[in-house]
Amino acid sequence: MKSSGLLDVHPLLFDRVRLAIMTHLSFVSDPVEFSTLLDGLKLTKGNLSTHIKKLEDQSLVRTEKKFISRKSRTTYLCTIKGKKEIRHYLTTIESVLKNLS
Amino acid sequence: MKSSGLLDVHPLLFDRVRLAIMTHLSFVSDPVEFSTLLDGLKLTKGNLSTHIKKLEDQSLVRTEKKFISRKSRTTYLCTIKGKKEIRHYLTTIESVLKNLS
DNA sequence: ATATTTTGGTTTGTTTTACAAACTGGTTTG
DNA sequence: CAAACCAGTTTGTAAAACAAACCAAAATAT
Repeated sequence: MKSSGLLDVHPLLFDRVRLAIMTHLSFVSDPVEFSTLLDGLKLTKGNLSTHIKKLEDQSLVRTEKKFISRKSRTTYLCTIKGKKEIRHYLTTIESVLKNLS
Repeated sequence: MKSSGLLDVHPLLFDRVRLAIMTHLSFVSDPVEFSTLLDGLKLTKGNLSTHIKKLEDQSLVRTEKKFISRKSRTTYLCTIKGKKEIRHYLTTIESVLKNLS
């Protein structure tokens, strides 16, 4: 039986929450705010925060801090690397599953 | 923004090892022995054992015990439900992939 | 003007999970 | 019959997910 290729997809993406974050960010392609992700994904703040940090540590997500009328507003967006990794993940999974009987 | 649907994929499948087990079992569609999985997936016995148990608890995998010339031989196979969940996983991934920017 | 609530997160503690090592029971081999 | 083997399970540990509590800054109310 041939190798699945599953082992060379980015490990961080093997988590439903992080995968959901990444696909969400990929979808919109605009910077997304914390609270938007929070609502969309139904997580607690702490949980979301740590997941984002992990994604950021691996450069799959980038944090942007801007000021809108004196108010700090941080947003998150999917990096090029992030897009590459998620595409690789999805196509790998797809090809693995497609070959099933 | 619409929901990705990722969140209603069976949680157990969001693990690379279990996904590998499931795809392996789905692929061959014959009952597979413990040692076969062990070699194919490069896991320790304990690790494989617990993953299989989880899959079995959720009825994604079924265990069959037969006796071949006085020797007990247990094999594992993917249940109907297992196939269904995998398929659902696949279609979800596909739709996510399609909408990716 | 200051007290109160709300927003946007981070840090900390607990629970769950993956994993490997050690164990067990039955077989085969020396 | 003892030693080595095979087929798994149980147990202990390290890491990861998660929620609660906390904190700072901005908005709102008094």
